Amino acid sequence: MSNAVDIRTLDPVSEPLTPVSRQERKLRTRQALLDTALDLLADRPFATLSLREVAKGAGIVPTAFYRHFATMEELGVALVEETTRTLRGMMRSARTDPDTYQGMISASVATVHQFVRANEDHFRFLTRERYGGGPLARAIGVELRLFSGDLAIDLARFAPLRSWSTEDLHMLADLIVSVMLTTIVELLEARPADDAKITGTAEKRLRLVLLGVPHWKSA
Amino acid sequence: MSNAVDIRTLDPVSEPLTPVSRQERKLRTRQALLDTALDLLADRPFATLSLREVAKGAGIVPTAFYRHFATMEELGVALVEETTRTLRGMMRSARTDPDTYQGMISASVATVHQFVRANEDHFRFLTRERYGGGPLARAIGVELRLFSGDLAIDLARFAPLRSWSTEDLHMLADLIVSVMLTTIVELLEARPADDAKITGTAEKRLRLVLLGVPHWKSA
DNA sequence: TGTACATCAGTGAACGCGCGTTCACTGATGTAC
DNA sequence: TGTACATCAGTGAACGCGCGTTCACTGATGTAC
Repeated sequence: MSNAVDIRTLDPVSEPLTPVSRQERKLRTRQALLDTALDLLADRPFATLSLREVAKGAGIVPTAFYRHFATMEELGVALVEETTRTLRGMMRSARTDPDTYQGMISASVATVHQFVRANEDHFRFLTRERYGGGPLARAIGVELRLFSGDLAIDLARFAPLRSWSTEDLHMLADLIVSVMLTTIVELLEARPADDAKITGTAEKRLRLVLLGVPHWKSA
Repeated sequence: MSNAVDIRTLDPVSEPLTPVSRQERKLRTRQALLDTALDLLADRPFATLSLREVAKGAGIVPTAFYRHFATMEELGVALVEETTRTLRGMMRSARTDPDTYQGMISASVATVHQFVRANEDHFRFLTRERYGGGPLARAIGVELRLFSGDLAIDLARFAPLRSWSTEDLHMLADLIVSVMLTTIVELLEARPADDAKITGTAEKRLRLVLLGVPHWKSA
């Protein structure tokens, strides 16, 4: 939980020389609003958040909220942007190309595992609102489709998949994304003690899917 | 949208002879509350429903709500029960055993398709609240695990899966459930005109998964 | 069959509360000269 | 560098509204005799 405070009061040594521009302080308050919202979203859907409680958590008066966002929905969109940045970071991180399927699988699952545990609130928000209906669900859906499209392109580079049609590659990419999303939800619902079991199952699922690849004949 | 009305006014021919018992009228009002809630849930999460609007939609005064449920959450639980009944109906319906994988796959996908289109509000509720957090998500999670467990038992009867460990069977069942859930969400988000495309992709995904089965070696 | 009483689904007034939004404001930061 | 003015993030009072919940009630249905 991050409350907005006078930074110079908190950190009187390094800050007072550069007294923080008005612009910078505004950005910090904005971030405090986003952080507070994400905190509150740990166990409730976005639609139940009130402007007043988010403002309170960020340490500003309700009416000051409007200096940053015109509506709560606008804040929600900003939250989608922030969290999908994490998602894209994960994608980039996973794009190392080990030679073997097994290496690729366990590396990808490990990356997902690591990113989920390091950014639980981001992934909780994404998976929760993905199916929640409304404009946020649509925005997240768009992002996931981009994600899946990128994955399809990456997959096309693998030898056994060179001959696959674009459509089939997308089918495979969606299937993999679907397995990964299931894994993410399982991680978020479990205690970290069960992580090994969950990632193990995730690897098995991917292994099974990729086992079918050499035998695939479209339609 | 179903408003509670005096049944005898609506249907003066068949009803007045059996003037409907108090118990029966209570059940109808209860059902009107559930129907109203499901209607309102078309585009919003359950947590945003108010007791007052549900009561209003059912044609009763807010305070009469308490004659049927102690809290909105209790109504939510009843809704989970109602909708998972549909889910179990689908499971039963899908349990015809064609001989071939292909027959099994297209029959299952067709069943899912048919049930989703015939009960869109039930499936929308289930997929939406599954990831919404809170007690409803947990209740739905339990139900889905039962579902997956039943599927694992069914799968164990197939010759190529006789030798599989229980754990691997559950892994496969979860994977299939995950593909089906993805398909359900796609159907709910699409216009019915795109149904053929979606079910086609769903069949491909299942076909790919099952292609791997004969080549599976655990861990 | 008729009467007297019990049950209970639904009513309607009232409550205190948190909500989003408006408005005029304050005072520190930023800018022009 | 110093002064006068502009900007604008944050304040605080006020509003009308829908909310969940309480309470005493009504009157049709059900039951005992």
